Amino acid sequence: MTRQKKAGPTPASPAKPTMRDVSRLAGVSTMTVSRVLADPSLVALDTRERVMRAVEQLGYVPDLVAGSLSSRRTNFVGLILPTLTNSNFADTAQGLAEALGASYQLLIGYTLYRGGEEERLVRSLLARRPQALVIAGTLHTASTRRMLLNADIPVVEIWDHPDAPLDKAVGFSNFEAGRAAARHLLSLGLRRLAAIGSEADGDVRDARGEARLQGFSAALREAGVEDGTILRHGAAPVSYGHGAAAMSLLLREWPDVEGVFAVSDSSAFGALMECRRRGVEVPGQVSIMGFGDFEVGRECEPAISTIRVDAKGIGARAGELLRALFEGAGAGANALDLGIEVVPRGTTALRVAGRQLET
Amino acid sequence: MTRQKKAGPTPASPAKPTMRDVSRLAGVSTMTVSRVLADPSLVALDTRERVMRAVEQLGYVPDLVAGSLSSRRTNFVGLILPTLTNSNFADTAQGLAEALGASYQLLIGYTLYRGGEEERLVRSLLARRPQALVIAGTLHTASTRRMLLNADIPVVEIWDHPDAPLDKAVGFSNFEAGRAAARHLLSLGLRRLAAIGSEADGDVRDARGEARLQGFSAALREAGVEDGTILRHGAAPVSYGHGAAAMSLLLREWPDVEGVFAVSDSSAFGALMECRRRGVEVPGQVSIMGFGDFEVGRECEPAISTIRVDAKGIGARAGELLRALFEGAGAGANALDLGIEVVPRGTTALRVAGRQLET
DNA sequence: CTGCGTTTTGTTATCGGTAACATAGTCAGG
DNA sequence: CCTGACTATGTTACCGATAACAAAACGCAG
Repeated sequence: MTRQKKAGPTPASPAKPTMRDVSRLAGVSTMTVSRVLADPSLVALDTRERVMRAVEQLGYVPDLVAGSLSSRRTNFVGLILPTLTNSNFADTAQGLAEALGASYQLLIGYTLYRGGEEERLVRSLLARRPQALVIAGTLHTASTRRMLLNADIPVVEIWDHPDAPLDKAVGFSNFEAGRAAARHLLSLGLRRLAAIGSEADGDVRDARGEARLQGFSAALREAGVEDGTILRHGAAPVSYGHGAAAMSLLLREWPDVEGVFAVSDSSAFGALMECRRRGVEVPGQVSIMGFGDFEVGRECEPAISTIRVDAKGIGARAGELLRALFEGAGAGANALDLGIEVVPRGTTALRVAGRQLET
Repeated sequence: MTRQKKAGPTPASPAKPTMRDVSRLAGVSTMTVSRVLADPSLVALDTRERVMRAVEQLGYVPDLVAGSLSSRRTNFVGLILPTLTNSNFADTAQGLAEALGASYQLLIGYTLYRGGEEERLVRSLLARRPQALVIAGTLHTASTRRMLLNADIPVVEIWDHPDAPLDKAVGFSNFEAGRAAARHLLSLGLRRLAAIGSEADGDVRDARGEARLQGFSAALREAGVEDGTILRHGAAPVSYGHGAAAMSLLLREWPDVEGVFAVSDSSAFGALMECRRRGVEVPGQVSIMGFGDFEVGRECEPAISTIRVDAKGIGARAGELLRALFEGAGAGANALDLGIEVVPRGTTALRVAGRQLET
């Protein structure tokens, strides 16, 4: 039952039917078949039915490769993300796919946080002639920028809020997110504060996580708080295990830390569990703040205070923006800031148990 | 700075360069350019350099749409999954992408567990003329099966272990996974057992989760244990919140349940957190068993006992299989069973605290 | 210097559709 | 019964690459 790639003298399977075959069977020209499939209202009812019967009978599936070449519309949209193994980015992808609708096909590429990978991905996606490109991040090599500008298609930078977008942008300020996290911890009266993130490792770096750390630092400086630590541990992507390891290090170095901001809810969750294993009370002894509003942080106990960003919304808005552009809509704002929201939950709850009320 | 789609009388941007332009600039034929890009060793060194210079100078990016049509190789591989917002499936996608390598582009489609969606997706992916299709699940409509067989490309069914694979299969038996979960709980001496999963809701159903529930039931029957409940709650996909809600219902109906199997680690985690909120001790009062070996279950406290399946491995093996087929390798096994593994962790730890030692 | 196998490059004919324009029919109004 | 505005369908010419075959240039033994 194995199919052979190259059949012998007698072709094993009849060649896949083309529009030509359909047109012959229906007794019409290929253009008529094309019309029936693209816009049936252009074709008389009985002809249309004859064509559809032929399509059915042959099991004809149109060849969009040929169609795209001819019409110069591929209906592809390229999407470049650091990784899909992160619920936030997966949400963005899903949001984008849904907003674009069934007629567009997403071409997804992963950089795995490697800077050099972006250029390769852009080149390889552009070769598929997508009608737009959506890219997480705003850091591009000169040659990447050149390719993007030359491509003459809309480019949407997401998950960030660049001062000077290449073209369009949908996201938020990661710097402000880190700043807001620090302020929230400060507002609770906490002063011995730390942040945990990842370190740059050769080509691998999480620019957005780093921006959040910078924002965190800035807020401490603004508040005149000297007592802060930024712990950069391990390489991106950070996840549960990363948070646990970092928290473990942090507690060893600085046992009386009062508040911790993790650049991602995954990390925050790992940190929380590490505290639990060590008998460190949260929020009793240490308050924890995450980022991203991942489901795990909402559902765990205590629930993790976080900075909410609308991951799915970023994809959805980018998709809507593109659809508008495809339909010829004009400019509109170039950079859309979806903002952030501080979501206080259990891990930074006010400490009413006497022992911790004074600070 | 907005680019216009249709330029006015004078074209705003010079038309994107084609291979023709490169060939003229380099003073060679298009075939030579094509060769330089496809297999440089076929072209003399100085010619090659001249061509490369022209490519650089024009910023030429080859058009794979045209190339695919001509060569009849798209280097696309279609992938159909219920959702990407599930770390297991995201892992599978990543494993597949990595195994296929940079020269193949994945075309991902989501069914969101809707049965009818599969047919639409298969049709729309086949229209892109992929060189192979990878599909989660083994349930297909008659017309889907026909399209798949007609397509004359390898088809790999994953995440299951069908008796009669359509073509190739890489996965494991979900029935056995449920069975193993029940047996593990039974081996701890527990008898009042329950399983939580999702219910079919119109077109939306999780066939693999259901198979695990069936396996669970079967094991109880085999062991002669009457005291079992299968709770089907909510619609797929199940997640943290689902587990919490189901556990809540379960505890209300059956307060003295001793062991719970959740069809997914996400659910199991939600159930665990719900127990924590209610002061129900795990594993003291209730043991919990999940499925999938998600990172959240490994890192939480207590860690969740689970049935491990190698999600990334499924993608990787499917990718390797396809690469072998593309390179003309022959048959090989049609169905690959990657098996399952019971991973006992904290949520089913032996209960040494006197009060629970007898059962 | 000739001949023959290699190496290097070019020519021609598609691949399977769609855009743009051309051409029959159809029908209402005069 | 003719004309003009539609409606329905067909013809022709690509879209931008590559496969397959052809031919020219080169190198070296004899």
